[in-house]
Amino acid sequence: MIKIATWNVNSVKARLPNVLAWLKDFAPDVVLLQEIKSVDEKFPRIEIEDLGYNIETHGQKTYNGVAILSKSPIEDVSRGLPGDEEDVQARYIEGTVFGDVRVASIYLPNGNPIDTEKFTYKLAWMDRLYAHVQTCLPQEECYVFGGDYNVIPKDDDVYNAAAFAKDALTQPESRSRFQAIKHLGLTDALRTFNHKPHQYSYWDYQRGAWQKDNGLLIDHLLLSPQAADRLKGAGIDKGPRGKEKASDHTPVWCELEGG
DNA sequence: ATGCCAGGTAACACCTGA
Repeated sequence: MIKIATWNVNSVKARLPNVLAWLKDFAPDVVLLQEIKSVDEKFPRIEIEDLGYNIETHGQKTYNGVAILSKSPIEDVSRGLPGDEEDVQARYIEGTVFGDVRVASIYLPNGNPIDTEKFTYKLAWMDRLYAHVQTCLPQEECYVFGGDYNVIPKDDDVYNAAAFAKDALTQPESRSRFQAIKHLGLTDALRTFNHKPHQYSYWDYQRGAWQKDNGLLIDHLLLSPQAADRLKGAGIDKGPRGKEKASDHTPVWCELEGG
């Protein structure tokens, strides 16, 4: 069994004790990290390697940054999402783990406020992701596209949809693109096992959002048919969000047969 | 309408996040 998790850690250096404790506790085989907020040279490799992980990063100073951790070697790594050579934001890395599982760590742009170029950038980035997934699927490989999609797929995936009516995370343009990517043939791992509304992966630091369970579901694991055929379980590990010095996101995980 | 919290950078204030 291969346990794969995605986690937006909101700075890997600020979160290092939490990350190490969770890796020991939860013992995932593969982890897709987002918002490491670190250049490659300053990623805390030693501490994580000591727990038995191989590491590949696509870092950036101050903002963004993604990484893959795996107990197996990580092969054929590619950094950046194809389609815009001018894009300097580190939001995408993919590689092969456990011989035949292709994983991608995705940090999709937030896009707020919606009347600015930030929203335009988000939509263009989603169009590029769509095009990339389209090129991946005909290879008929086991693919896991995981990460912080910054999309609330349904009104049931947020504590108060009305409060997010003008938010980039719920706009029809964002949701339709997320749906279109799924409709290429991907399976939402969590929703294969859990159809309950109001399951969250993010809680704002402000206004006591965690204590009041005022959350959002924006971290998703989307599986190719070959991965979905091996899917044995999925869930949200809310443990890390309740700890001291927590990230505002908590890990979402799935388990694939094999390895 | 704004700050509420948190992290990073740089410098003791401002940007970004969702």
